[in-house]
Amino acid sequence: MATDPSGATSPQPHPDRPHSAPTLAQVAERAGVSLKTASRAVNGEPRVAEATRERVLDAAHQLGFQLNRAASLLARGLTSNLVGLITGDLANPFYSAVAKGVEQELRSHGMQLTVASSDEEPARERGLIGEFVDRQVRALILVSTITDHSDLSSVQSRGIPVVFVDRPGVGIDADSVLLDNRRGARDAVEHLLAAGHTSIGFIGDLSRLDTHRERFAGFEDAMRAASLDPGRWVRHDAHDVQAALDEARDLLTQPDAPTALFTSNNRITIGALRAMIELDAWPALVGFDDFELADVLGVTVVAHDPVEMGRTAARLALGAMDRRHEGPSGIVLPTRLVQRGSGERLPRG
Amino acid sequence: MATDPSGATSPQPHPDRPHSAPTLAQVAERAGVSLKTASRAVNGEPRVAEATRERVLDAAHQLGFQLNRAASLLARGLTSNLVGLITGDLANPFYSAVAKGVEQELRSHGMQLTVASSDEEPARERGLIGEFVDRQVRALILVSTITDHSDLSSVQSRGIPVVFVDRPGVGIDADSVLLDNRRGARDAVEHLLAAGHTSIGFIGDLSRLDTHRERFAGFEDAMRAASLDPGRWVRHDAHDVQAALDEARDLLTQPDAPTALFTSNNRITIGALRAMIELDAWPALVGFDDFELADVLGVTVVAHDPVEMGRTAARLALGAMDRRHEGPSGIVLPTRLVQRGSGERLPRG
DNA sequence: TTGTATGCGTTATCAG
DNA sequence: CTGATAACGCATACAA
Repeated sequence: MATDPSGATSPQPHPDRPHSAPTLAQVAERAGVSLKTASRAVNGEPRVAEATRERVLDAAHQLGFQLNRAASLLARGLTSNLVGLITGDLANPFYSAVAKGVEQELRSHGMQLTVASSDEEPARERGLIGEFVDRQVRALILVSTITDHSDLSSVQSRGIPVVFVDRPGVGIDADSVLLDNRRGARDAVEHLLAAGHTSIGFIGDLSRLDTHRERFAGFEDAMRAASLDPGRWVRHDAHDVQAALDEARDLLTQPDAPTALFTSNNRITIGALRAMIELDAWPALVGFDDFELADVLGVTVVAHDPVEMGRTAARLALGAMDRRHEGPSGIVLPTRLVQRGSGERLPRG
Repeated sequence: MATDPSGATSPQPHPDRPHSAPTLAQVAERAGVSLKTASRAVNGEPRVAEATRERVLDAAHQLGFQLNRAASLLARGLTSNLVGLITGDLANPFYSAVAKGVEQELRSHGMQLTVASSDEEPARERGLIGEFVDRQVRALILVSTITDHSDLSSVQSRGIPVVFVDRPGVGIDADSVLLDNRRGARDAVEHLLAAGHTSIGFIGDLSRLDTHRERFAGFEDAMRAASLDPGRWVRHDAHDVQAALDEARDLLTQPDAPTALFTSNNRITIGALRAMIELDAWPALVGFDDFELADVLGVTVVAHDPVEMGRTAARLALGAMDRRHEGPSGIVLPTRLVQRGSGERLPRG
């Protein structure tokens, strides 16, 4: 019956287990209780005598016991307590702010955040999603660069909720938390129009992104409402600071350069700013997204709260993990125009 | 007895298992092979007939099979493939750059990054370390705000390597990747001295942090070498932008205000910058850490590569997870002075 | 090349 | 309140 021929108690579990940690069984034995009782005590379950509990906890402490998460999850039929977040680039302050919000909310609910960067490459994002699913995250939060998410429904049907942040899911029914992009952009342009500008340029991010298209639509709304041609000074697909700088430089050195610029995100605003400094040309400027030092530089922006976006997304994910899908919710967060000078410059300064 | 009135085979495993995923056993049955063979095929092990493998893979695909990580780890005696990173604040660009580097390196080695923020609070950091250990990360990477790490040796003895980034471990023998803080600070101050400044102020972060103390030591080195009193305009413990702003304002409004400032990190530099703008006072300025728009603002800095720091730290962690401790290695990364104007202003502008 | 039996550490069932 | 025993899903001897 006994596995051990000698009388001594020596488990001798696996040949080359890295650091064989003490098990609950050992704790139980030391405390002189059964496995289940030890389990109860360790997990703080109610039906345990106070004395017993203390004895177990003592033994656990002495042995340096630590619950084996994998075994615990397995026994409970769960898989992990990880939530995956994929953004374009963790080093971009917008994304890292979102990540911070997600992490805060998740942690306060006993979940862990694991992150990855897609570098805004759809193929890479797909790969990462696959990896995360393989590793059995409980939920997936995406700032997605993919333009069609219909194949992600297989992820959902695996019981893994998907939450879209900043950019909506396309061809899929899923939770999302977005900004009121169109409205924010319209506000910005109307602000420029109110200052008397009639020639307003637009520099935008990757045109395949919904966020971009919405902001452009807002730009168009405002221009059209003012009976102006929205298509005159428009540049798309400036997807990093350098590209934005190039576009801005080009725009501002035209013979009929616009007197004002609306830039569609923080990277682009910064690129445009660099061009303006380089050329010493100072059109009015309003940028989407706030950024550090924008106040110092006097840049008027369409601000919002990325940390709150992250928190909200995490809340949606947590909700979807429990209650079975009571129809996805799309949350839209507001933006607000923050005037700092650059957006208030007049047409002929 | 049977929960299923019909005679069909229905396992009915757990009452409320979220989404009972197909198991390897089911795959094996469908493919008409044994569990072990299925396991081999799925894991890409060598000893399987090509035809069998295909049959298994087919079945797996049809069932939407997915390996249960928890079970797999448990059976192998492993615990997780997570590496934990704790920094002060994910939203701080320095930390998020480090995180990016860590993530890159980890992912390319099949590991996953999980993150948390300590808010620079030692107690919170301790709590997070405990959580991470509980959740059995394979390694811990810390930008630590704790001043004594001797109790972390229990983490190491559990087989979890600890790697310190940016700030060294105290009272513990562990891997670390640091900057040459003292040297970088000395370079900065010597640069100011070379421009003819004799009254140079210092504004530093939390003085309990080694990083801070080293940078201050570098400041002192340079001042002493120039036979100047280093203690005249020194402010410690400015641990956020606002505090730095306050200290800088105070310093610059003294009757004998210094003609130059050395600020010990990116937050402080930005705070000082704000004070300078507010007061329209323009002492020479050199800051430790580069930051976005520093070039636009013409700020001379002691630059380094935080992404590379992260990568290096991850490499150390990965190394320590394999080879059993061949003595911890302390890596020191260089800094370089980047002149952009603010550090080149002369004593009497 | 394939299959059988057994164990990984925990939790759940259900009877004491 | 406590305890024996059977899962959980997979991987590893060791045979066949």
